[in-house]
Amino acid sequence: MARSKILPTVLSPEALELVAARFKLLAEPMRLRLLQALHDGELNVTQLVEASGATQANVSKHLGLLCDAGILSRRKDGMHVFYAIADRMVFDLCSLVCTRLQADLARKVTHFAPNH
Amino acid sequence: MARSKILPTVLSPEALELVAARFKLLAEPMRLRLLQALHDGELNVTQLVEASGATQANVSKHLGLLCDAGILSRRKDGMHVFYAIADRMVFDLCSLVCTRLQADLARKVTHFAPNH
DNA sequence: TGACCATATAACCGCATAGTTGTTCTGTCA
DNA sequence: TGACAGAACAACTATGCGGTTATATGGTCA
Repeated sequence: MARSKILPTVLSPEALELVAARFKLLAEPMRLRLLQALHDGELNVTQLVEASGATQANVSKHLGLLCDAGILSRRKDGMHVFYAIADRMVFDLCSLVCTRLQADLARKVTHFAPNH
Repeated sequence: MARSKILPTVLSPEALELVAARFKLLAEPMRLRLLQALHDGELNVTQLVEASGATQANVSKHLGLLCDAGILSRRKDGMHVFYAIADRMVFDLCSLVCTRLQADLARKVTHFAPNH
């Protein structure tokens, strides 16, 4: 309502820092693996260690980062801590990227067999 | 059509590396600034240096990375090199993240004045 | 040709961070 | 209570990468 300028939907450097930080969380294969493992429902740390193939300490650290960012939620149950996706928008982001990468690869493949 | 398994749309570790690499490109405020500057049309390197406030060498390096990834396109015109957005999907990604961050912040703000 | 501008590249520095190892903390069970 | 399992944390190492400085490349004009 009180926008002095209309079109310039330009983000401040500070805002860009926040956006970049969000992307940075998704810029790690191991974290993507954990998110993927949690796609269909919550898992505890031990299960995530098995699913990811990483060490317990490493998994725990990644989970902490994702939790702090609000991407994951944590639930304690006895000796176990269960993590779940708290912001399923991450899957939208991954799908967008994935679809584009597939398209790019498909286009490159055709360059090897253009006239057949 | 020839999918042996239906639900397990699980990406291989190699695929996750590619996805992560894509996110990593967007995980840098300076690169986001360059992309933002190019939102409304192509610019040459000198203009991008002015718009971003970074050094020429730094801008050139970031532009090279974005270009190699296919996010930007390059066009030479005499002494100048013009860059343009080649994959506007990056703006979809940024919008998604940005909207979510705004929502999170708005929710936090209400916690400071819950009953007024 | 030589001077100059625009861009790219190379070499280097410093920091952020992923991963490891070892330890701590907490809860469960005997 | 003691022993043990699950999870988090601390300290450390190594590596990737953003930024800078200096230099090279290539195009334009006189």
